Amino acid sequence: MSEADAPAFRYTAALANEIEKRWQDYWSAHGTFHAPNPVGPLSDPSHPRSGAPKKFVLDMFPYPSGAGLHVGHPLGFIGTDVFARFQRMAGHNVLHTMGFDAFGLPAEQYAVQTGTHPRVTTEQNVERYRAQLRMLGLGHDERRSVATTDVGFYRWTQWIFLQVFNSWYDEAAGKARPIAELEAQYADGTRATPDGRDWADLSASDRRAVINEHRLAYASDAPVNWCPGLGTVLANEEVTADGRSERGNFPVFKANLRQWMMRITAYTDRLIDDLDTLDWPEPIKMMQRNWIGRSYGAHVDFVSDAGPITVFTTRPDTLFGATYMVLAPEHELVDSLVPAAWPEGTHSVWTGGHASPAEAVSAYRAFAAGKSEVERQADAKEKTGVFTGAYATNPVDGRQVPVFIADYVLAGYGTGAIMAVPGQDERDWEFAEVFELPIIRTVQPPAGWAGKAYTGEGPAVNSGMLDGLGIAEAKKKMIAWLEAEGHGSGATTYRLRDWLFSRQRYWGEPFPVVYAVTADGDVDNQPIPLPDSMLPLELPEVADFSPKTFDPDDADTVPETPLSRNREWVEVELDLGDGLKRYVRETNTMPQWAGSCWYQLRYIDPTNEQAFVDPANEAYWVGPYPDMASGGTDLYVGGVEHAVLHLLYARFWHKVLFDLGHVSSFEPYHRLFNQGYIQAYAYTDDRGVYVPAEEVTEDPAGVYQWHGEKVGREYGKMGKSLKNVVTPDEMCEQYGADTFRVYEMSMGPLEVSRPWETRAVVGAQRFLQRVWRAVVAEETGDLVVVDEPADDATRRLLHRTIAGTREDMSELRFNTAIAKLIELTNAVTKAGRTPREVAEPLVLMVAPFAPHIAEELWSKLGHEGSLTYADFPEADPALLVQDTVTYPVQINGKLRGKIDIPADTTEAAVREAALAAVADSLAGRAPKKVIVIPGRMVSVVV
RNA sequence: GUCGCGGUAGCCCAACCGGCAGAGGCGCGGAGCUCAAACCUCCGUCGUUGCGGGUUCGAGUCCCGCCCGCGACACCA
Repeated sequence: MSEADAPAFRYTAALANEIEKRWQDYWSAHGTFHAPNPVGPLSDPSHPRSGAPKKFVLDMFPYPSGAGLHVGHPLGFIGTDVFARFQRMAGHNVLHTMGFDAFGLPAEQYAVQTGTHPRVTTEQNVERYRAQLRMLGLGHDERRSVATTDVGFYRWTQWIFLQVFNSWYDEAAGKARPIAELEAQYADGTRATPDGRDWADLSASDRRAVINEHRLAYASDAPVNWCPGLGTVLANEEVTADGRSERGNFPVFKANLRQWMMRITAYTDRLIDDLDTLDWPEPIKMMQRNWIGRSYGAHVDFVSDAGPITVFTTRPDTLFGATYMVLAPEHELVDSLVPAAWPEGTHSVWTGGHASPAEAVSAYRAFAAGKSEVERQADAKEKTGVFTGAYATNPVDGRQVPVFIADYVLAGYGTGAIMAVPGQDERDWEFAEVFELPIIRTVQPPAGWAGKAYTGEGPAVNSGMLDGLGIAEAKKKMIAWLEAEGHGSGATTYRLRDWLFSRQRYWGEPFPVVYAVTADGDVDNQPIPLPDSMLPLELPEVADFSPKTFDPDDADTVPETPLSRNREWVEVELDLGDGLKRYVRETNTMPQWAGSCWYQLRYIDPTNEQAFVDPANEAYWVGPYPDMASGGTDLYVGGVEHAVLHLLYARFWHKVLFDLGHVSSFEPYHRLFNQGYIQAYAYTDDRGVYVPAEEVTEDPAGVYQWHGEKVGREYGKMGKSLKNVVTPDEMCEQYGADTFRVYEMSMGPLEVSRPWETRAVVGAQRFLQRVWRAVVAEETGDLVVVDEPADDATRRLLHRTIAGTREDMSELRFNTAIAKLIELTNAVTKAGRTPREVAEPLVLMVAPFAPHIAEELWSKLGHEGSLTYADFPEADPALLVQDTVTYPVQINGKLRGKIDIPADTTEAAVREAALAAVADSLAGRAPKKVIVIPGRMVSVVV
């Protein structure tokens, strides 16, 4: 577009850029978006919103990646900015800022690639992000911006870790309590020590061992997810269903390693139940419920020669149909169950052709262990297993049932053992068919049931005392019987496991933990917390910060922590209250999720040196309110990909902090909103090579061409390798930030993913140009607004627009709000003159979307300073009611006429007028029925 | 396979509690402005609401069955 001969004051990209730069400078010079705290250095009683009702608007903070932003990234950021700006104008004190999730694998991998220290690259990337965000005109309180890598920030991450470490979960009280209260219970004898000795008789190390068993953060030897290709262990949530790392897609192996865990399982019920207090999208709540996986049922003991085998079942009502048992191949009782020889007459399909049970079991274990996760799942349909040679007793009727091992039973869920009820379980049925095991139906299927296992509702049959009962009553009765007879008890199990919290990486928070070194140089493996006074424990410089990675497929490797390479840092002499002694430091670091578990709390009080957040500031910004019992942020916008990672971990930490009295809210994020993604087309030539998307043209026949060559189109992500990246920088340069913002907000609802289309951006620019021209003469730059009143129709449209826009804004329906503003602008444009009573509210309503042009027009309209805290227009209810209504008149559902009639006409009169209007169509037929929907329509039935 | 979300004009999307299928944008066509064009303004264009059935005076909207797309989970006892 040539701008050379454009009028001097046309709203072109060049003018937009000049205005935008000027107002961004103004905002930062005036601290326009500073939100006042109730107390502390960030309080400001003179602020126009000091003490006003608050809104805490939060974005999921980004990794400052080296690649910078493309147009998809800021979608949510712009959405929250629009919302925040609207809420400021609507009278709220709005906290909105942006921090950086700068620890973790991506930042480190980028640093490794470029050979520079992660701190250097991280800080560069953060600066670049800040500049890009500023260019978009986001109204952030920059005083509150933090990066998780700031020493002043991670000092408090470490402090919170110590709070978690120094607490235990009191099941009786249903909450976490300080560990000192547990020690007191041991000391005064209210709680017995595990081996019955007196607390006073235990050594310091033994006491530590007893206490450490209860801590909410603990180190344990357990099977963990070891990823040689990344050189670190991973949490369950970071491993995909097919056993690979979510990041990098490397194979993950189970390995027994000593690692840090977080006792998130103590919070399973609260993490599920408190979802009901949250205003979150239902799919996200469901994903969390599924991930935690609570099931109600019973533990039942089946007696065997090797002792009782405890199974978990959700269907204790079907116990009479349990015809065999299955243990996971790695179940601990398997070895002691296996007899020396097959019992007399053992069915040949049960033995797998092996001469003895021991051989069969070890062969099957080798077979199962040799399968990858992918193969195991692919084979899920075909049941495999082998008889152990042992039998156990079904407690309800004393029947002897064979015990099998099979890989369809998972060691990690329930007790790793099941009672198999083929009549009511599809998997058990399949297994029973393969091994020719008996099948007893204990729930009567409906008449004509042709299927195999029946899992639906029905009366119990073949079940003695349960016969005739429905499933729920039968369960209840069976559990009562099991408990009375001592064969089992009601039980709840969960799929969720404790959270693996340590990583073998350099770029993460060091654990504020040491281990005692004994006189002869041995290291005691009981962790000892550092006192708060020794925080922060800073990351040391190491010569080589690269992770030690391995052949991705080599399971026989062990992780090496980069911090262990700096012996001077690792080996220390400290006085922890009993004189100067030798210790070694923990060399694992925390996972990326640590900082994001609580960063929003630091936004509230970023400069506080005494506490991670002042209670008064916490209570004001995220405390419980009558309409928000959980407390938490008022809005949290981010992608759906964190449904069971960040959002689960952060809720857990927040609840610990709540239990310990450090925060007054029991949930961190009250309202959650998932924004969609901006996607893009990519084009490949006939070799399958990507060609630059911006150079592709579409001919009238709908064929895509690149330099005359026919190319194929695909739809998906925006990325460098796909050659379809569009950056906000380009858009700001070609159209201006305001146009870019309006375009992104008008493309569709915030939660919907949509394709990027650069050529459509011009629509947003035309809209802003019309707004501009409605106020300013393009040739002279003079104000063209007139001080005469608006005509009635325009005034009514204005007030309908105000009412509609207000409603849309609070529901985050920005696309329809913009449509209404465009409609109003088009009406003003058509009228050819702009009364001030329309211009001013229009500018104010446009402001959240296009703040720079709005500020500029607001000052041209004669106002001093920024419109940030100007009142958002209010509609006059009197102007919203129509004085005449157009009723469509239908005959048998078909539109046959219309009537215009005063709005206050009685229903009977409307009926009269309607019948008169369609008299021709009726042609004398008598209406059977006439339905008048007041204000809507008339429907005649003949 | 199970669960969730979605399918409206050439494209992106509106349509409250069931009430005239269209708010807005892109594209396309035409006119005005212009020496001419761009810009701008105005006018116009476009439909089996994924398919089939049901409820209703009336269905994009509610119910049942299917098809397609996206996402999550995937032997969870």
